[in-house]
Order: sequence, then C-alpha cells, then structure tokens
Amino acid sequence: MNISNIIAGMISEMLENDGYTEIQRNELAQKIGCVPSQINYVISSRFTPEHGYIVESRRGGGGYIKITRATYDRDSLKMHLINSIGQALSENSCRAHLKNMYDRNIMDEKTVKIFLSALTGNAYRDIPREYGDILRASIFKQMILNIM
Amino acid sequence: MNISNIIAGMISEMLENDGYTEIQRNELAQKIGCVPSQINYVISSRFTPEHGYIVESRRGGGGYIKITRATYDRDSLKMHLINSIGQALSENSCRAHLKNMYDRNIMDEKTVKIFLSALTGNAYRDIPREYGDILRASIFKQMILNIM
DNA sequence: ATTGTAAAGGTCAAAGAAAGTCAAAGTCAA
DNA sequence: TTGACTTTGACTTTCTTTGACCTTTACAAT
Repeated sequence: MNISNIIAGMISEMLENDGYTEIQRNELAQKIGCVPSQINYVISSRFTPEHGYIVESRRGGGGYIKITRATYDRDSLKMHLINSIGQALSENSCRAHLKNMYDRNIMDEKTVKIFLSALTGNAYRDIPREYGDILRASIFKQMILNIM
Repeated sequence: MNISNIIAGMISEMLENDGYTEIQRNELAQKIGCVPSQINYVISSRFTPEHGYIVESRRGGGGYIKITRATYDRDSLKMHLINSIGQALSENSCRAHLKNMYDRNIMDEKTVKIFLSALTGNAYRDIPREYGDILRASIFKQMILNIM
C-alpha cells in the first residue's frame, strides 16, 4: 500500500461525519511522515470535482485546506454529469464519476458494475487512445440517459 | 513442463480461496525466476475473458495486477456465448446475439436494453469500423462476464 | 498607512517505482 | 521444417514521492 492511499483514507475518514473537514497541510504531513506537497498530490488526484469534492484553501498565517463533499440530488447530478462530459472521457475520469455516484448513493453497486464493465478494461486499451476516450464519452452519456 | 504453465498453476492456486488475487508483477517474477513480462504473457494467454477471468491493474508505486475468476463453470452457457463471439462484432451481429438471447429467455428485456445502450448507437459509427467492431466484441464479452 | 517578516499553502519538474508493449530469438511437436 | 507457442529484454507509459522554489496572508513594528 502506498502512502498516497493511506492519506486518502485518512481524509475520507475525516469527511465521514459532516462531509467536510479542514486540515493543516504541514501538520498533517508531519503526522503522516511525508512532504507537505504530497498532500496536494493526493488532493489533486483523488479529491477532485469529478470525485465529487470541493476544495478551498488559504495561505499565510492561519492557513488551511478545506475539503467538502458536494451534495447533489440524483437529477441534478445526472444533468451535471452529462453536461460536464465533453467529447472525450478517460478511464480515470470515468471511474471518478462512478465512484462519486456510488459514494453518494445515487448509483447502486450493481449499476456501477455494469457501467464499469462497459466502460473500462483492456478492451479500450487495444485501440488508439483518442478513439477509446471519444467512444467512452458517448457510451457513458447514452447509458446514463437510458439506464439511470 | 514449461515455465508459463507453472506460473499459470501458481496463479490458479492463488485464486482457489476467494476466486480473486492481487499480485505484484515484479515480485512474483523474481520468486519464480523469470522476466516480469512473462507474467503478462501468461495472463494474456491463459487468463482472458474467454477463459472466464477479469484482469485489472495499476502501474506506478504500489502498483498491482488483480485477477478475478468470473465463473466456475467453463462449459456454461455464458462461456459458450463468449467464445462464440470472436475478435470483432458488428452492430448487426450484436443485435442478432441479443435478440437470440432474449428469445431464448436467457436475457430479460431490461438487460437487453442495457446492452444495447452500451453496444450500439452513433458512438461506434464515429470511429473507424475496424476499431468499433473490435471494441464492441471486447465490451460485449466483458459485460457478459460481469453482469450476466 | 507602510513595510518587513514569519507562517502558511502552491507549483513544478526530476527521480523512483511499478506495470505494459513489442519484436526478436528460442523451442518443440506434427 | 514449419508454425504455434514461449522466453527474453529493451523501451514505454503511468502513477508516486521528493524537494527546491514561489505566492499569499496575518501581524507587528515603524
């Protein structure tokens, strides 16, 4: 298990109660035993808007990083999703979207599995990236409209 | 006995308990005494969807390869289906397969709809035919393994 | 008000750690 | 002896870790 996953786990735990948390970057880094910038790495790779989080921060004395789990209802999330997906969609972004929907109970486990089986995997890796990402975007949208 | 068969045996053994296993490619290669890429060879020749396995992986620090056995019954209808599909699948053949399964009560209407939304439509027409048909075939197999 | 300083957090690129790809060379049975 | 399957290793891609340097903010001293 790498450190980034552990950090991500800690942050998720802190979010559990109220859906938001405020951390001190340097303090957290010290507690974990990593460089401060690794906290940024974890946030930018795992707590993005695609994952359903909003991140705000402030520098200087008394600075902080505040992470909030965004709350949406099912329909607005659907709309939001379809609008936010452009011409192309990478596998990672796709996973992030699905995880997000699962985490906030908008999509059940079985449906996530269906989406994953249609949108990820080696299949897409066997053809040029540009085509795969375009196709993934279209199929994703179509599936959301048809199934959800 | 060649090395690939030994590796395949080891992996099968690891799968015995839970039907899934997570390996470290380099570590396993070292333990066995082969080059890392031979693990890939074994997986791509013996742990394919046609054989009833799902493979996921991640690169980078903390990377892994995860292998899941999707079925215990090699002669099941499912496997038969998957093996009958081949490398490429046109939209028409795909529809034919689905109709056939529906007619024979192998698949219910909702599932057909899900498959259709993932496997047909303009999406596939916007990319070169050869890629579309290959991708359709892989996705079809993966979906059958995962959700049927 | 102005300015200097310390205390945050931010950015970016290089190095490191896995896994993936591909083609050449080797093996072996029909 | 040929064709399918295996073995090997150089090169690529992806994800993580690290550290040097940058920017913003609060606050205290002019």
